[in-house]
Amino acid sequence: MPPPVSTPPAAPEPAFSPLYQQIKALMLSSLQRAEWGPGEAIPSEIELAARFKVSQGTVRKAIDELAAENLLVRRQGKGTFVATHAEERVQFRFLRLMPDDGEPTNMARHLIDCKRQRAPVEIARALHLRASDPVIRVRRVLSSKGTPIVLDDIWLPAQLFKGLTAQRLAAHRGPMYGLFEAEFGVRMIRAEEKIRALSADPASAELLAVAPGAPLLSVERLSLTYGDKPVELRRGLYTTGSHYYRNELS
Amino acid sequence: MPPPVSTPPAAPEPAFSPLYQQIKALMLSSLQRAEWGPGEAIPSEIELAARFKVSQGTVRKAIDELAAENLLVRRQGKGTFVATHAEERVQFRFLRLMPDDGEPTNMARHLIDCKRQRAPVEIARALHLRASDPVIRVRRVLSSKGTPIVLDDIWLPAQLFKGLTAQRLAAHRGPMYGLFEAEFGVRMIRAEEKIRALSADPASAELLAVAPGAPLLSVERLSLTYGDKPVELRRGLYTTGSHYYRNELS
DNA sequence: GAGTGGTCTAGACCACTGA
DNA sequence: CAGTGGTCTAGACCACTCG
Repeated sequence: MPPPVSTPPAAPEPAFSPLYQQIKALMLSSLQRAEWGPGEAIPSEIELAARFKVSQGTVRKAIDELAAENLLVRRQGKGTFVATHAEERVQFRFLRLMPDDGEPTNMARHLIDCKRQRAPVEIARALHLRASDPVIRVRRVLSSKGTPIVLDDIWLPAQLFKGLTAQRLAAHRGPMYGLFEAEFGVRMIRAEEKIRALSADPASAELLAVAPGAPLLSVERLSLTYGDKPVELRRGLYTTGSHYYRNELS
Repeated sequence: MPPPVSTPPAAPEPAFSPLYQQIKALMLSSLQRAEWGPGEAIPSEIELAARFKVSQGTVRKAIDELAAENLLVRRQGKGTFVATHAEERVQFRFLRLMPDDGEPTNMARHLIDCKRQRAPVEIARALHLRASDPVIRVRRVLSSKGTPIVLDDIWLPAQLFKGLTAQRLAAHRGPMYGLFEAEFGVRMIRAEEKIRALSADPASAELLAVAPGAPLLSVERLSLTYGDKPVELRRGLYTTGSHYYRNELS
């Protein structure tokens, strides 16, 4: 009965916001503040309804949207959980490279180097850093059945990833985003990719064991966390002789 | 041997289906049977609730899912409408090629040819046709500011597209899927794409005005209609010197 | 103002999980 | 069994569109 939250009346355009959107925003901030950590269960719908002084249906709609955005995962009979990158299910959303035949297989990782340096201008701009802010650059090769398939060139704001070293990377099992989330509290929410075809430069060709000039898929990924803050720029070169990048349009 | 009579074969569970899912299935069949045509308004929620003898909330949930799948479009105050490809909004979902700078621009179309022929085996298999079933093959070039960017090679089941000719294609304004929908009652629902990098063969290179061997993006798209029935196989070759294929991961 | 979709509530009941 | 999410209902009211 009591409409709990109101909007400032002075604005000419009050920008009506439904209650469930306000609840969603509150829950989002709980996620961002890590009040609920990755993999943990959040309070039950009834409990949240009581906390926010709204009906269960209203928090339900807020949770529905957060689940649709892959920030939460509902499990009937068990509860609602904060999504985590340390899960089989989640990795597939970001693993777009598929072998021509057969199931996607975990690829062997080979670290080339991991260095701290100053951000080149284009990198700095993409990551919303000041020019020459410190960044960590990671390069690696992914191989399938002994054949190199992917050459990754990864740029991370050093300030967010203090203490990231080659050892930490090499020692870690599981997806890289899982490491980011568990060790640095940086959770990747969504990403934008720009895909091009280009010819292999000599250095990349050698690392990928292809002829110089061979066609490669260039996948430039900008990963974003809460509030659309960029946290990673990754440029992958894929050989597409025996693999393809899959996409679904709907 | 005739199969055993009247015994449900080892179904593990009766597969509980919520009411709103059943309503959704009924509405889906209304869409498939074109009881409601593209662009038209469907009956109001209250009317549908009465027709199906359920509450408004239940049909609402069914509509919600159909809208989430882009089959319906809700417009507050006006009604709920059958999605159509003859809309600005919809085209952008399938237009993944973006210029490096500036907004996406409508590209000029140049038809190369449109021929009826027998389906090669790989095409037939992808389209779920019998080998050597008749297909219509369309080839065209898309240009931006006078520069060829895309070379499309499109295969359509002739049975579904009776009467499709070069003239019809050339005369048509707007998106090709709009033509399919309006003239042939074939509505594309979703599509799967396989993306690779390859070197331009001499013929394609000439049509795209690039050097033979230049790297090109190969985008193989299988378009599906209701019931995941394949209705189009399209192989596009994109030059990515001034454009890129954009993708969003979430 | 009438008609549409959108929000919110309160309550009942169902399906699933795990102790 | 208790506790969770999932479904369904009926009704009230709000926001938007258009004549």
